[in-house]
Amino acid sequence: MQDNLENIVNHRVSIVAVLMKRQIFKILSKKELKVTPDQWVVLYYLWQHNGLSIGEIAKQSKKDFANVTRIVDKLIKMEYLTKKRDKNDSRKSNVFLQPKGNAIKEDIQNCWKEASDIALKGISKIEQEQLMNILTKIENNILIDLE
Amino acid sequence: MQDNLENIVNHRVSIVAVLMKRQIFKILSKKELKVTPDQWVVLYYLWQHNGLSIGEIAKQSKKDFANVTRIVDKLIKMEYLTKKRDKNDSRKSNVFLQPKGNAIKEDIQNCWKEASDIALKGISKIEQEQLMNILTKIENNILIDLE
DNA sequence: ACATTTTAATTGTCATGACAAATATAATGA
DNA sequence: TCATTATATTTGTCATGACAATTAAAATGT
Repeated sequence: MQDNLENIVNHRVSIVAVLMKRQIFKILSKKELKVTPDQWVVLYYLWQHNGLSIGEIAKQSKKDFANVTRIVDKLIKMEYLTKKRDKNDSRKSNVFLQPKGNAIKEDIQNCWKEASDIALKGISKIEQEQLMNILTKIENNILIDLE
Repeated sequence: MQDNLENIVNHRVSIVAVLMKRQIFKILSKKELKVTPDQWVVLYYLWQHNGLSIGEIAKQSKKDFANVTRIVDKLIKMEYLTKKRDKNDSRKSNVFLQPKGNAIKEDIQNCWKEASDIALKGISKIEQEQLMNILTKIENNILIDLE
């Protein structure tokens, strides 16, 4: 049982995550969007709250500081974002959306929707809620252990 | 609803996958095991069936051919594996476990168990089964779409 | 038998994750 | 105030994923 990889949650979750990512790349290339899923995530938190610092984006997105720095820098180079030192605490960098960053919001949300529709085909609302609830529990378990 | 990232399955699954990976790295460093989770996965399929080809490992593990090549090469350099050209079809490379590759099996399975126990704390057997069933459905949905 | 197509593996490139080390600034304590 | 500590960001390195291009060998069609 336990020595069958297929029955180990961690492995199954990471397989599904990889497949989902692959699937999103497929949708991306079809739509000729030049923004990667991880870049979307950073954009998303800025759509929710423009001007977040690198650290705040990292914490909310559960990404590594270093990686957020690099993703943001790439998005700046692509002219989706800008970055300004915080006036009150010049260690911080606050990140702001550029017009281009706002303009693709809808396209990206459509991608998310398209990907979800495929993944969730034939899965009832009840099952979807079960899935989300269990994932939340797992997420919290790990966050507690990691802190 | 749908524009809240927290409610999008793809995103939630990938967050949980990242957290699980981070957690496994934590266990790894604690135990001073020098083998990464993705290297484990390759080892696993060889424990199940020694002598698989690169392509067979890729298919079973859902990894990219190119990436399996590199993971295997690294494990060869670390003396966990060896690789031999197939006699009947010399395009193929068959991969074989070395003693070192067999020796760490138990250590790695203990890591998997430890990680799962933390992730699944307080989650009932029934919920675990629900999770696995739903993940399987999602996996199949995506596999059908990708092929 | 030979040209074409398919398959298996490899190599290169870019994006990202984990992690360590470095840097700059702020906060704190003697 | 000055030294120490903490915080925010950045940079470097390695492992991996996605994807494209390449190479080598097999299979196929005529």
